[in-house]
Amino acid sequence: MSVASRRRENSTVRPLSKQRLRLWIRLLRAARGIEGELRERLRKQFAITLPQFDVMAALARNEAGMNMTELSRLLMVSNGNVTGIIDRLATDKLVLRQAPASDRRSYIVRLTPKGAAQFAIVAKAHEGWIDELLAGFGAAEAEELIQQLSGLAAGHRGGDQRS
Amino acid sequence: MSVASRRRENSTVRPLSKQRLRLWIRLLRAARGIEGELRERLRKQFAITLPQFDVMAALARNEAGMNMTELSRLLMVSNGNVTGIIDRLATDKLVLRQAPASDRRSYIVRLTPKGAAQFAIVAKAHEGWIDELLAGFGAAEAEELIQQLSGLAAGHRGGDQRS
DNA sequence: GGAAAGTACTTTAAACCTAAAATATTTATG
DNA sequence: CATAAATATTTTAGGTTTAAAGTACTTTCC
Repeated sequence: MSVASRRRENSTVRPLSKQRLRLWIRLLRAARGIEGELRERLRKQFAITLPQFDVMAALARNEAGMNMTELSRLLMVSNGNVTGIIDRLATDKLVLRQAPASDRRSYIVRLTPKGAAQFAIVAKAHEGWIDELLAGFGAAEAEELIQQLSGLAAGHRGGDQRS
Repeated sequence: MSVASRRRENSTVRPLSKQRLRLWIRLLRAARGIEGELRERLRKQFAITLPQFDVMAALARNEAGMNMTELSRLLMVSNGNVTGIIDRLATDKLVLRQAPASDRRSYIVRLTPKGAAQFAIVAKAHEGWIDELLAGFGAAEAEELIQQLSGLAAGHRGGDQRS
């Protein structure tokens, strides 16, 4: 069987791998565009960085607090990275470190009341921005896409790089 | 009319804005996961960073070369950022800077023959990785998603921050 | 021609980010 | 108990990233 006729068997003129490559470029550009827009608005309107907002959002959702490893895994950033972000938030009294009695290697990071109050305000604006920036997606489209994205390369990012 | 019955009229129990927020989180996590995976493979198998690969990919596609502003806009990264990436690629003799006669403010960046040859090898592997990481998307799904993502917040990122 | 505005790029400072090595602590195992 | 392995975090070094300021050059407009 010739290459040409084998090609003709499936209906894709463009190879699927090229199509997926295009999709990846678009996905990356979309994420970067939205991230950049959010970053700029957070900075100008609330004088906060995007990574700091991300950490506060994670902590707001987990009122009991989180340790550093949980944070790095959830946010898909490297372990050592979280240290600096928490340092800066702690300097601004937006988060605090609590030592649990059981394990002296780790500690729990929580939002302070000041941090929680400030986050509530920023989060409201943030949700509105996302609503605006993703206005092209209706409820059904959004749900479908969420499902597709969930089963992607389940990120083995974050956490310790050693294994 | 009660709130409950109004709720029942459209089919979304969850407000659309919350749905879009969830979509954004998923989109970001997917992009970060794939990016992290690519970064790691590029580093381990080809000793190159992801941003350097991105720049080389842009240059490989534009054989006539690109100037710094075009690069920063295409890659959606800030203007000053590209300088350092090009510096390192130039140190490794993978790209070269060419001064056009017309405008002495700018210059054209091109792949060197060495850079083009090296990129061809890496790009082949890269396409395979994307094919693997986006295996969940078939041809129709990919095409549909590309269309949806195209009409998003058309990134006004990159380029000069002044206006 | 010459000032003013715009454009292209670099530099700087601060934050971010990763990977790897280091430190401290806890758990598992003989 | 003692040692080894695992876990949680920090530190370090190097690259990335942004925003803003700075330099150099070009265009516009009088």
